[in-house]
Amino acid sequence: MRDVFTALSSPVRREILALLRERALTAGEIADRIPLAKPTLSGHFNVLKQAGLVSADRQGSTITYRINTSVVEDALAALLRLTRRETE
Amino acid sequence: MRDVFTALSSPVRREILALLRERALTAGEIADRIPLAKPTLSGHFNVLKQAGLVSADRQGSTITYRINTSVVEDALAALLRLTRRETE
DNA sequence: CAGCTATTTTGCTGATTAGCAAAATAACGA
DNA sequence: TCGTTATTTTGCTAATCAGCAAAATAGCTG
Repeated sequence: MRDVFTALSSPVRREILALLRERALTAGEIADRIPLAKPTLSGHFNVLKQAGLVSADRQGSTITYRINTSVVEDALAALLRLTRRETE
Repeated sequence: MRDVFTALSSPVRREILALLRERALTAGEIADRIPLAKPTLSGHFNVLKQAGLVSADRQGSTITYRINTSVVEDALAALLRLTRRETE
């Protein structure tokens, strides 16, 4: 499982997550909204998937991605611990 | 100002922040706790400083680093927005 | 100023990353 | 099976990054 923070460090990947926050989208719909080649985006999808930040499911020839909110919340909790002085 | 998430993506830098959460430390004290060469750590301090995550001040020949909690909280708020559907 | 301590900057190498075009894979319908 | 659409994988290049040793800088003390 790739590090969640590494996955979040890319502006492109945060943009993908921001789009998915509104609703689940297919790879093609995401490609319509972000001006990068599809193979490039596909690589980003892989990073997000490995980090557990999104899940993918195929319907026929299209693949729909959705954000995995609980993993974002875990990252959030880790950051929150950096602001508090008590034991983790 | 370097991206906060890029700065947070390194485990070494998150470890530095975790140490600084307890109390402000000099560069040497951090080097005593993390098994990396001082020049390597100095590079990490620079990244954290550029991201605004820590501030440094020199007392004589020693430099003390302290965590800038408010910037960590800004990153936290950005992550929080990824989990909520309403407008930012 | 000379020597000492704390820390950074420089310069290098090897590893990782982001981007793309081209090729491959998967599913569908005629 | 052939062609079309959706998407990924492969293979490449240029750029960035992490680590270190050596050199440079900053401040202190005698």
